[in-house]
Amino acid sequence: MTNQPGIAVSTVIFALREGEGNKGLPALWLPLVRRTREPYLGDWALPGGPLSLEESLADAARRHLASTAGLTPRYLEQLYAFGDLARSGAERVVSIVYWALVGSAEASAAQEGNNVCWFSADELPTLAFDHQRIVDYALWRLRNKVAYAQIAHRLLGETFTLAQLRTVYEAILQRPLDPANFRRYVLARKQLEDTGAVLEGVPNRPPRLYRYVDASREQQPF
Amino acid sequence: MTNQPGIAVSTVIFALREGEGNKGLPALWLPLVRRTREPYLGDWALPGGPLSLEESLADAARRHLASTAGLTPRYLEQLYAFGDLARSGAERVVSIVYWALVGSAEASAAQEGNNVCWFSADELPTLAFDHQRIVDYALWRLRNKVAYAQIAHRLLGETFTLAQLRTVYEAILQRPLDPANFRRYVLARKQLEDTGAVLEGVPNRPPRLYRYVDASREQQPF
DNA sequence: GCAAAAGTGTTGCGACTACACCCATGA
DNA sequence: TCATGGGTGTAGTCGCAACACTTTTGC
Repeated sequence: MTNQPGIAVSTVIFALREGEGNKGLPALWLPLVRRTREPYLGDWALPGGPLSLEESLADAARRHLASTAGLTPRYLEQLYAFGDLARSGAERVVSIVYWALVGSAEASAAQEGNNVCWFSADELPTLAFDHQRIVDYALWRLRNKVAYAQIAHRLLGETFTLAQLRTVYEAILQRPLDPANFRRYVLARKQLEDTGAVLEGVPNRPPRLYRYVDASREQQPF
Repeated sequence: MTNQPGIAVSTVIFALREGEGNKGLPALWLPLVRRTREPYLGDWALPGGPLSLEESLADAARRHLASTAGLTPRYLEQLYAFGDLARSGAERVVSIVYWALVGSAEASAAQEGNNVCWFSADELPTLAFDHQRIVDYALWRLRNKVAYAQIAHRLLGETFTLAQLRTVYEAILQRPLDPANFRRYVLARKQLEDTGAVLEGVPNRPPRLYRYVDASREQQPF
């Protein structure tokens, strides 16, 4: 191992911000950090940093989430390893990128400042390196995965109404969903449990609160 | 980048071998390399090696395919980056693993010997490192992807009959498929073109030969 | 003609879509 | 009682599975 590329771990972190999307829907937001050195000095980049010898890849991702934005992910999955020759300026770096979902309570409590700033996922500033391409891919994966896996609830809290869950789907998929059919769709997946409680303080019929239960195995062996 | 893990690129290479599976079906085979140094000296491992500074990840995978087994992949896709602490013995190595499909003509012409040997995918010897887990994951991905993407034909030649393509599916999915329904299924995908030619020298009605055409975009942006 | 595989027709079921409709609550 | 979203019913469409059936070849 005489002369090898460096290894970095970065993460695309998705959270939901209320009422910022089309027609008052929630929208996807993500935190970026401002670069404090060359190359791309002053540009915005994905949170991340070099992989140290004594931590696993996922641990490195989690550590950077906590240290830069004070976040703990509700969902974390490896996205891709980016290793093109020209992607990182003069020195060669292979970036192993993760993507994460954080809950709504935690996202709204997250610190800004400290060179960290949140942006709407479809109105990003100019990004450093190939990070725009990476975000595009992460968005593509998120939209794909939401269509077949039960992960959207991880952008909410512990309990949620079906209407809240539906607006998450609508924000991610960027199209309206029929409330009646959506209800049947998610309930048929057998991953939601009726808590018995209802949401109070709404000006109409109070909706039931549901909780996610992972009865079945995860799809991937990791 | 003072003290960082090393980077290796390895590949799980799948090919089809005729008449080796259940009931004379083809079966999935893959080439392994015998280790010539510690750790795991003498055990079988996935083809691969360290990533050098002047090649991209996919190029490194392709180079190892060519140099160890003399193969050119018909399909190559990144599988996963494995980076657990204890996976590589004393020194820390992150392996970026690809998986590949090679055509039948090329697979049967591939060199054995030279510390390279082909094995049936479900009767592997004891593998070095975490390579058994990697192969399991690659098999899982292959079986999943065959169910929704048109890639099985890449284990055959340029042209093929629908019956040949069906046996590929059957070998991968390990269950019989209805010939009538399979025909309609793949033709409905609009990715096969009738060459006009038929396969001669069979003891019954000669089947048409088809060719793959990629009318639509790839799913992933890479 | 017969065997065997290629290829076509037909039916039924299950999942999703569209949309009509009823229910429960606050104001 | 009305407006509003929660929640249920129902009919049509589409894709696929099952399987009967016809076609085309070698022997």
